[in-house]
Amino acid sequence: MIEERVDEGTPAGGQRERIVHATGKLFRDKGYYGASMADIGRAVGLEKGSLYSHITAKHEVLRELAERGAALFLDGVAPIAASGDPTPLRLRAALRVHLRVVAHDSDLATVFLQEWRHLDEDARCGIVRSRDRYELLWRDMVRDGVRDGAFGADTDVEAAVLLFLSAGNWAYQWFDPSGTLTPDEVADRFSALILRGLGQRDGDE
Amino acid sequence: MIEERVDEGTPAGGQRERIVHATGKLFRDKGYYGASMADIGRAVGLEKGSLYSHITAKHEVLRELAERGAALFLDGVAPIAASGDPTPLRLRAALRVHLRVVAHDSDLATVFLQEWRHLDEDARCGIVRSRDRYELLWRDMVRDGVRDGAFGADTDVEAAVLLFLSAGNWAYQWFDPSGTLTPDEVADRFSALILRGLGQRDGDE
DNA sequence: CCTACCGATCGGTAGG
DNA sequence: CCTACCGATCGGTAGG
Repeated sequence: MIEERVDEGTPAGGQRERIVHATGKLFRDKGYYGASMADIGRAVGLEKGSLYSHITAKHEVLRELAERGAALFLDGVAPIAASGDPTPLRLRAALRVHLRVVAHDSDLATVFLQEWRHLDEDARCGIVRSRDRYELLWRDMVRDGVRDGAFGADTDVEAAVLLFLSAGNWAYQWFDPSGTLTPDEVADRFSALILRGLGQRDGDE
Repeated sequence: MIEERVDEGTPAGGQRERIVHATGKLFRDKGYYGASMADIGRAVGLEKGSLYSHITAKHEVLRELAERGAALFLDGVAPIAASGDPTPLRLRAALRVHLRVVAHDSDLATVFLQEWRHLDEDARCGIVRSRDRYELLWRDMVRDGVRDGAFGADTDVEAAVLLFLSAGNWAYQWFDPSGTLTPDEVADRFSALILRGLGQRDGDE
């Protein structure tokens, strides 16, 4: 779906890809309404009118970027969730993948987490569905952990899921790829804390 | 600072307050660039030109809203941090206050957490300083917990602070004031998980 | 892919 | 507080 293809009338797919990529960075840095078509053109060395040989509308690029972001998170975590590994290992690996996306594809992550609200009704519903499916992957993992005894029977599943996702999602606001900590290191520190909180029973089991 | 005052030349302070309040809601719902002066005027029943009898510029209202949001968090948590209560209790109380602001003043919280990036250089620096001071309140509390023995000596202070703040900040994206859980209940569930993770030593002490 | 342009809207001001 | 307006810019299109 993201692979290159050459349509009649449109130049080589590479140029379109350059435009979409530059647009993602601008949406991340200035927001959807803050980034103008003129800005996007400038970023790729074209006049704004020329962009419409490659894209159909500004909001279509937003939709495409949001869907790509959703796919990165979903396709990254789904195989981990489905693997037979022990639940705490799966959760740790999932948080690693999540933070890698936030760190290395911060433009797509930001559009998926932030700018999606500027989508029109239809596209927004699609993104919401993706978010729900993604959240379900996490919830099922935590539930598995309760069922297989890794976590206490009194575990607050909802709070745990929200804590994992909050830690992962908020990172787009502060994570610095040029900082001292790698995404994996950050993920492991969060995981250690949360898993330690989950692993301890309350004494009634 | 937020109390009503009547300046010469400006009509009763109540009208200005109505405008600022409505603007906060619009910035939260549509973003700074997504909300136009015409939108704001419509929300308070004025023509957009009339708004300038009460405000000087759109970006000045953004600055004011961001500063009000910062004050809510800082003034709410500072006395808790300074109280002599046991560290875990202070952290739990602080997270309650944080989530109350997110829940009951979601417009100010969203502007402070989200829309501040559209501020001009000067104002943005002021907000960054507020964020730093706020983060320091939390860091000092966690450090206190390590020093007084409530948390293990091997505690990952940075990760713990970020986990508290991530849980609190991300809530503006999902918390539903009309939902079943109150802000305090959400805060307590998060606190229980995180504090349990912090309270457990690693066996080398 | 550019030039030139479309109607609409932007934040903000003047003048009353 | 409104009317009328400012220059600038918006997303997008036509025509070549």
